[in-house]
Amino acid sequence: MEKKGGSSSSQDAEVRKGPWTMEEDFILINYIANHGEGVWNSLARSAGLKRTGKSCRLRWLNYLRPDVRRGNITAEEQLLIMELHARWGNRWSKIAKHLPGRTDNEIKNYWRTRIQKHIKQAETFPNQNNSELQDNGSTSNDHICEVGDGIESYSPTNYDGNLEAFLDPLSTTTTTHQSNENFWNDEDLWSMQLLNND
DNA sequence: AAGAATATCAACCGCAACCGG
DNA sequence: GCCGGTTGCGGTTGATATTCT
Repeated sequence: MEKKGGSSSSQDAEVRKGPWTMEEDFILINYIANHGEGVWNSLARSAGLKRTGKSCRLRWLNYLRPDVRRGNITAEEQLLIMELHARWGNRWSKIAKHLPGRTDNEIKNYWRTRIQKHIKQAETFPNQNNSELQDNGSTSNDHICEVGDGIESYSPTNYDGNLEAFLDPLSTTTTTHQSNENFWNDEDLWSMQLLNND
């Protein structure tokens, strides 16, 4: 287990925290390029970084790794996140495995800041759904289009409407939507629509 | 233009599982 | 089986950016 810096040895005092500098990033990238990932604690020491191995690992996995995808979550990804969250709950790392290039941290943040917010709103104002939707529908064609692009008429090239199959091998034989008690309720669907109005 | 409020996201923390000795 | 070190995960925090008034 990790020991907290309760002791005040000279070594502990040298451990850096907080945002990574460009120089630190450079050192870490270079070191991993030359030596591979290995054991993080010794990697941090060998590379000369005054960081914990844990911090190095996190920085590498969430930010520096070459295959990390930056930028906005797409409608396709959003749909997947919501579907997988409905199925697995807060199993962020598990969800992230189905979104190549996305990290569990990123998905977790996305969920908390964007999706959860709307779901809470829907819970707080359950009757707001229809009226607001209707308002949007009746006053703004743009909104209709966006909703359609994101959810209603969304059709990625390799997605034929069968999400189970789209997701993959894992789930082709498993539960149907109807039988899954975690599946979408009205509030979820409402939130999805709200999200795509953003 | 400025200050307040809110949103976003990188990084930290604590815990549990895993692994080798 | 026990112990210490390491890794991975999910929750939370705090700094920064953006939007609102």
